[in-house]
Amino acid sequence: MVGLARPADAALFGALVQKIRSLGLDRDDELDALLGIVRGRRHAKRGEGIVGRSNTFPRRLTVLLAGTACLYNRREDGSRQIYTFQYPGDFCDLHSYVLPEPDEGLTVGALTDCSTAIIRSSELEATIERYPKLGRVLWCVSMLEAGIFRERLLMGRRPALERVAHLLCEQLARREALGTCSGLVPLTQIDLADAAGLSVVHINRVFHDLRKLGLLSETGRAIEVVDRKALRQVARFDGRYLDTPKLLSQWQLHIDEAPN
Amino acid sequence: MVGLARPADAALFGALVQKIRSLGLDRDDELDALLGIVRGRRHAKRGEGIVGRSNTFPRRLTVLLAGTACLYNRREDGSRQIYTFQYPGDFCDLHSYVLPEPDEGLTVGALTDCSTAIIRSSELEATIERYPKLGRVLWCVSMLEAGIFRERLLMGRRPALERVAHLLCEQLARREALGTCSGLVPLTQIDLADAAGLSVVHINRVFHDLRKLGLLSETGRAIEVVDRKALRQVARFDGRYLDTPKLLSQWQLHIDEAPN
DNA sequence: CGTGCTGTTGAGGACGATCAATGACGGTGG
DNA sequence: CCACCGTCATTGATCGTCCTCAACAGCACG
Repeated sequence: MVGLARPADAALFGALVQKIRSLGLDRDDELDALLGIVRGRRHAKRGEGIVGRSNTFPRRLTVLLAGTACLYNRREDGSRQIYTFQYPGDFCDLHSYVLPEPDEGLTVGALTDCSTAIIRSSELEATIERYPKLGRVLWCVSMLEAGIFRERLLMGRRPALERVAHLLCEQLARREALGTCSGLVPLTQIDLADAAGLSVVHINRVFHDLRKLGLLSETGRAIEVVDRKALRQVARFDGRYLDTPKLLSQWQLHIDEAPN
Repeated sequence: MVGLARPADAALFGALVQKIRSLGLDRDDELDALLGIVRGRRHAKRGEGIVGRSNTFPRRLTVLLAGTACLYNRREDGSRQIYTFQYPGDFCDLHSYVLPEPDEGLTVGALTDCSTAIIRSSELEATIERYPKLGRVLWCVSMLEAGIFRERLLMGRRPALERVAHLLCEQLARREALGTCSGLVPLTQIDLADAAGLSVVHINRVFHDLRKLGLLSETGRAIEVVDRKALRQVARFDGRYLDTPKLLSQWQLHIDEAPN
């Protein structure tokens, strides 16, 4: 078993393992091969950047092991557009991994204290060559991320209440997929404003309403969802776009099938 | 030479060849291998759907050979959110190619009469296995598309005039990359409204202003940009996110380099 | 020569931004 | 232990952008 062989890793890599497994890369040798090349552990304090100059060679892939981060861009006026939040097991800079000239402005920042690790591209490439399925899984992961972007665009015209509710539902769903079942969302209103494309002031008014509706906790600064079902209704949330499709093996099954 | 060997294909596959070449897949044998598996030619009239049920097997990839299409989703209220426009050489459904369970609502529609072709996944997989670089190129193309989504999100908070100007700049830039140098944008105001997330009425007012500013042609219904430079200034357009990065070969060069 | 789609214009209203000020909390250092 | 500070949260007032509704004009199509 993967986790048992290296007990120290079990807690640290737990999310990564779970994520990769859910994507269909579930053979132990494949998993071990991937975990085996996860090397330099790093830490980033809240507010710091995570990925570093992404167009420097040799290239690498960064994995978030603990904490919450976000992928964002700064606007000319200094404001921040957050594209997506990142949780343990997520690849921080997969979006630029295959691009020869990654977007300079695109940044990954730590929203809480974070712990990361890196995978050197030379080793990753070698591993992919040996386990081609790994390459497909990574491609697949990056397409799921693109799906998140599209979903955000789709929400763009909804009223603020629904948009925020939807954003919260997404965070809950993604954290549930990692085994985190509490209703706590480890973000600030500021983060949500920058992700939803709303002013902080207005986010706060939306929060006021969400609390009055009994969807969010009334106590403390932490954001805590207390009625998920109702929240999902308000947001009309359909989490299928997040679906870590249980079986990538479908792939291998159907590829060499039939005509036209 | 690729094009010369099959003169009939030269015009039809021109855009596809150009696009693939610009991505670094420039060896003739690789190109020929790809073109060799482009099979069933189809046509779609303006308003029709292009991709068909995307989760049916055997899977395939659709290439747009001529015309203009768009990737969109319908909202509950029937309105349409256009994520991106597609031009000759674009892969219509690459976004769902690697996903086991593609989003059902995600649709590709013909905005003008279109001509398409398909590549069967079985053949594509075999070709990729023989020319792994092709796999990387396709992954790369799908990441560029994700970059377009992010750019759209980034524009989300800009005033309507800039947003529309930016959208127009993007279309011009993408068409220039295909060798189309006219300022004509083959879209309707309705299409732009659905892409920009604005009401048709307001798009029209923005057009009124853009024309008054001397950026768009005053005559006829067609959308024609007459002052690109000024439009780019208004939009503060930086097309780097579209960059078909000239050399994917950088990749092979740097992968097996160095330490850490 | 209608019929339908696209484009155009006006009027009123709503949602969310901005500006401004204050409150609450946690951490740090005296 | 308390004073201080910075960050985040909260609330009020005003304003602007953009939406909606509605009507009509132009053009292309059969």
